[in-house]
Amino acid sequence: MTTMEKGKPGRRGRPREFDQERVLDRAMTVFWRHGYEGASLSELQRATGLAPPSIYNAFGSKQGLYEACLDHYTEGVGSRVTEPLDGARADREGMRRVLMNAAREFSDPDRPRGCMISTAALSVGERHTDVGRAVCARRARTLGAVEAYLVRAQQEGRLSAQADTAALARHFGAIIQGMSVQAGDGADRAELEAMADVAMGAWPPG
Amino acid sequence: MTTMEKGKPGRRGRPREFDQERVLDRAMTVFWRHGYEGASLSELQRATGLAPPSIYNAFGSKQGLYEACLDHYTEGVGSRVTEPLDGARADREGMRRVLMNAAREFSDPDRPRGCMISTAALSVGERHTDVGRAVCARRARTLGAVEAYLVRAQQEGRLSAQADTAALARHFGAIIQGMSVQAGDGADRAELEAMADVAMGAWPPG
DNA sequence: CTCTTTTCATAGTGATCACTACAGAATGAG
DNA sequence: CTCATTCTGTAGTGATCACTATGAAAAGAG
Repeated sequence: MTTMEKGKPGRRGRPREFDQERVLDRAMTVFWRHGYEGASLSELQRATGLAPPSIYNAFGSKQGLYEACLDHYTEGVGSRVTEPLDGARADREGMRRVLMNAAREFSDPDRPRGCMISTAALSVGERHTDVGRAVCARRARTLGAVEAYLVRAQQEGRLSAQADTAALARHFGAIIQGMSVQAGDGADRAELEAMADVAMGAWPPG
Repeated sequence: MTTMEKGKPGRRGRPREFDQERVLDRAMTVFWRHGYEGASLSELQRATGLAPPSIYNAFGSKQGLYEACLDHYTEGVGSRVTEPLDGARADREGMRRVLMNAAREFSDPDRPRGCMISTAALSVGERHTDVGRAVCARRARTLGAVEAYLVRAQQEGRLSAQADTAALARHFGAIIQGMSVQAGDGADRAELEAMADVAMGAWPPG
């Protein structure tokens, strides 16, 4: 413990030679396409251009890198899907826009198909149960955001007071998860949008 | 090529010492819980009580055992879910019963949660893309069965002729897939049933 | 009995897994 | 400058992966 005047982000030592955002984007794509267990460290090396020590110095472990990629995904694709939930008014149209956003994002030809979180780490090996819990927690957070939106719609008088907001939230969550599965299986944007339109029929009348 | 009088199931050689059904049941449970990649051969050995040579002699490979387990699942749990699709009349109530069956089966406390096929092998490693395709094909078959049921309902006049049966089938497929995800995340039977009830609101009126 | 066939048990195979020891290189602190 | 610190590249670590070589055991055929 020598003198360490400031707690500032002391730029001591050799500086990093890689762009963290770029690395996260490449690694995210690998995890997105192959899942946590299916993504090998050697493939992550190839994709990021980083040698193992750099990865471990920056992210601690494969799981650390994975969780950083989950955050990166949430901030990017995830926010583009759920953005209507932050709108001024909570109503049927906002919910519909969320589903349409998902249809668009999950079928983007420039990225892996489906959602990186909705259908990730559903069944992992015995040694990686904590990874499953981490992804589960993120799904729960999204489900909570949807339900909060529905409660808000109810309070604003745009959703029937009799509606079961928890069940409705689970329903729309299921649609998003199902769209993720089917996008991965090859469904295109138009098919996902048509499904989303059908799903909106579950929004209670009135 | 010596004399081989009959092509009958010649019971020549040392007989098997294990019960194939029992082995399939145990292996299925392991794959169901941990997925294809997450299930290690050593765990499958422990669960089935079989040594590697017995497994490979009987099923050829890990993938061969996996696909045998998928068939075993389809014949058991799967058929208990989709059984109403074979009913004499195709209508709203039949579709509802499928969802309710799924809610019950996916939350059975005596088995792994969720569906072994609906949400399996969605993102696998580079070396196992054929496993992903095999599971995808089974999901496509189920989706086709649902759509055929809806077409039948339409022909029988119990579903509006204007209804988009393909989109409706995708919708109910998504509900089943979403129930599988959420069951795995801890949703109980009552929650899944409530979600299914909401989803039935997407069945076109008339 | 012998011969062939099939299954079973032991004990491994090379390959790949996630991860790290080590030393050199690049910076700031003093 | 020297020292401490942080990062990078090389070259591995033991562990586990799916899988198999080998030979004995257990059955039918002749």
